[in-house]
Amino acid sequence: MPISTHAEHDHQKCVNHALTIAEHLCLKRGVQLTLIRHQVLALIWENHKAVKAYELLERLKPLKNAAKPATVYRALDFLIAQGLIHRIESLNAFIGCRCSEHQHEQLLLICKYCHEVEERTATNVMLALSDELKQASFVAHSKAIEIHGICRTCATPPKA
Amino acid sequence: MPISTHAEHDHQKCVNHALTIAEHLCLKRGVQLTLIRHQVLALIWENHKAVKAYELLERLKPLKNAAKPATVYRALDFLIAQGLIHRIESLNAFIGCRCSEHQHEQLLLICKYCHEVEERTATNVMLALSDELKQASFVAHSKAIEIHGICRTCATPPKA
DNA sequence: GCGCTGATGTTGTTTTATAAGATGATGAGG
DNA sequence: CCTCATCATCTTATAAAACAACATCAGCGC
Repeated sequence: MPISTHAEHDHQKCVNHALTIAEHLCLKRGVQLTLIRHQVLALIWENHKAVKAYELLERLKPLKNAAKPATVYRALDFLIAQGLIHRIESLNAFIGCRCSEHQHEQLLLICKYCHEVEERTATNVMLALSDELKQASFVAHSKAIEIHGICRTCATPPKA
Repeated sequence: MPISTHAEHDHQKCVNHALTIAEHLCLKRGVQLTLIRHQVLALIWENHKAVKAYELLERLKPLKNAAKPATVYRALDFLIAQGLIHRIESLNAFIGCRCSEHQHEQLLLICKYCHEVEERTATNVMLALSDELKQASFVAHSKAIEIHGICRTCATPPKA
C-alpha cells in the first residue's frame, strides 16, 4: 500500500515516527545517533523529496555554524550505514527510509515534477529479480531500483 | 542468453559489430556520427568495463589533442541520446549498449571485482515492474536497473 | 590521570559536470 | 555565389559533488 506523499498528510507524524524509530534502532544497536546526525536526519525528513548533500549543508548551517561538507557527508554515511536513509544514485540525493528495520530491497519511484519519492516493497519485482540473478549466477549486494517518471498526483490534472 | 564478457571471447568482433550498428543507426536516423563521437564510442567499446568520463578524456587526448571535458561530455550526451551507450548512474560511468536498436529496458549487472557489466533483457523482471508501476499509477520514463555484486566469473574460484 | 575509541573540526584537493560565448563546417534557398 | 541557419566544436571558467588527511575533543574504562 503506497503512502500518501503529497501535502494532505500529517507530516509531523511522519517525522516523529521516523525519528523515534531511528532513536530506538540506534540504541538497540549501540551506535550513537548524535546531535548532528539527528539534525541531518530531521532535515532529510522535512519532506518526502530527495535532498542533495549541499542543500542539507545549507539547511544545517543555521543550526550548526561550523558545518562543512565533511560534516554532512559523515552524517549521511552513518545514516546510510544504519539503513535510515537511502542514497538515490541517479540524483546524487538522499531520502528518508520508511522501513529501516525491515528488508532492504526497495523500489524507489522518483517523480520528475514534484521530486517526491515513493518507496515500495514490490515483492513480485524483487522475486523476479532474484530469479534472474540466479540464472545469471550473479551475487547481488544490494537491490535498490530507481525509476524516474511522473507520479500519480502530478499525472492527474488538477481536480475539476 | 548472457554474453561471454571475459577475456576468452573475440572482442574485435564485438567492437566491429557495435560500431557498424552505430553507423547504420545514425545514418538511418539522419544524425551525424562524427569522428569524435565515433572515437569515443570505440574507446568505450575497448572492453566491457564501465568507463569514466575523465578516463575517456585521457584516452581520447592522444587521438585528439585539444580534447577537453566538454568534448567528451558532448560526445557522451549524443551517444546516450542515440541509445548507443548507457550511463551507469551508480558509478558515474558509461558502457556500450548491446541492443541499441531494440527495447530500452535493461538490467545491468555490475561486478564489483572485475567491473564488467552484463546487460540482460530480464523480461520477467520488467513485466513485474510494469505491473507494479501500474498499481502505483506511476508513468516511468526509463527503466534501467543497476545491480551491484559479484559476477559468475569472479565468484568461481580459479579452475582447479 | 591515561589512553582508547568514536565523533567532529579543519583545510585542502579531487572528481564529475556544466555554462557561456566564439569559431567552424555544411547545406538549403535565394 | 552568397547568406543564413544549423549543428558541431573549441575555449575558458566555474560549479557541484565527494573525499582525504590530520588535528582535536568528549566519553569511558581502568
